[in-house]
Amino acid sequence: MEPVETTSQTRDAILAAAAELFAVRGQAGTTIKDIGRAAGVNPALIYYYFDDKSALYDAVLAELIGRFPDRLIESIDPSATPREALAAVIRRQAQVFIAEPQLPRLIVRELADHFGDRATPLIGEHARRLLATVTGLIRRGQDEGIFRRDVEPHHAAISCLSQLNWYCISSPLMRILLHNDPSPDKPLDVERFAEHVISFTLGALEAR
Amino acid sequence: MEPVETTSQTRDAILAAAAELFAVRGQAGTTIKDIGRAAGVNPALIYYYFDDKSALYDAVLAELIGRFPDRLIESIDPSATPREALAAVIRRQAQVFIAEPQLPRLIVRELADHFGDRATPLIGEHARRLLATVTGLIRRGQDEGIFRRDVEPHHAAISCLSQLNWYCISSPLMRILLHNDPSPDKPLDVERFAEHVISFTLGALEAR
DNA sequence: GTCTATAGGTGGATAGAC
DNA sequence: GTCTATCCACCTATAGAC
Repeated sequence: MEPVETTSQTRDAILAAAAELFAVRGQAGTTIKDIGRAAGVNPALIYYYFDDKSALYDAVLAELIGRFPDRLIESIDPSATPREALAAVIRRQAQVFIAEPQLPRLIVRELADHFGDRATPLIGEHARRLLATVTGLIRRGQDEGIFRRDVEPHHAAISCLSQLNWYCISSPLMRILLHNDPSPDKPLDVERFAEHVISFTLGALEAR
Repeated sequence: MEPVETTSQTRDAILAAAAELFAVRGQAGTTIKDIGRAAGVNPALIYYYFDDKSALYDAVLAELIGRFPDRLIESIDPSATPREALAAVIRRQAQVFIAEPQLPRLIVRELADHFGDRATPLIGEHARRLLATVTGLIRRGQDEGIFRRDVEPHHAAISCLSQLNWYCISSPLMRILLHNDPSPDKPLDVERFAEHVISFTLGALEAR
């Protein structure tokens, strides 16, 4: 009875396997055959669902990174105070990173890949809205007198969002430092670090 | 009269070109021919100076990333207060990133590449010392009563070091956000952001 | 130390059967 | 929609002349 089958198990399997491999090895370091093997599908089949490797990569980005800023922005209750709203954004950031562990790596790879030349229009537009939203929250807090006025809102927004991302990216190093043990048997507590980021950020921002 | 010619202009040119290309396109995305062309040397000559592409990559990491933590640690005056020492580390971080613009990208690529499995012994050992040093500074400030005691020193060290790195990596996005202009005609002011990081971090840390 | 030539392998992508 | 077979471009690495 479905009018058009818009989703496909095979397509989803390809996307999931590609996201994992692109995150771990990068776009250039991942082969079509790798993706086919990881997805359990014939490599040639990938070209039935996607134009080429580059289009598959773009689809992965659109699927994961594209939605990321919106998920953070959605976490904000319009009636919340700036303090509460910032905490909500950071907690949501942690939730998303826990649910999609490859996301932080995809984000930094994309930033590193499209550094100088052309920042992807996709990620550029979304990230811009996210940063603008967080900047707006900080500015509102300054207007209401609860945040100190001698911090530049754009800079503070970067400081706010950078910490969790960096923590998740550098988790192998953190494991060595925190547990004295590089093996992943004891996973990092992302939610606990998120609470640290909240108190650290609000501590830096609040007027005294 | 030199006993052994330990340096070589050609070798240095290869290393410099490789560092630039590895940072911009990643290891897998960079070919030996690219490096040869950028360095102005015959591609086959690269195999005279380095065993293979992987060894060249390791040499680039050792040259740039390996020295990075030491350069930050060296910036600390033993007689400085924890506040002064933290500020010195962050300022040095900015200086190094300005002098070696490809360094932030190399660092995040290396982190992303060796995520789960084997963190490079090289970068692992050095990064560990850097993080341990910064953690020690924060702990000393807490002991002296100038830093609040309800922050976890390891977490605070991550927060401290992550901000500038993230800023330099995401500078294309920052340009869009700050200047409303993705073109690199107006470069980012890394030193100004470093001063923000210092006041943000010390604001978060100081006891009240 | 530097170059030419090339071997040997792999990856992206397509044609076409089923 | 899925699979087999394969083409072609390109890349790493080496052999060997100079």
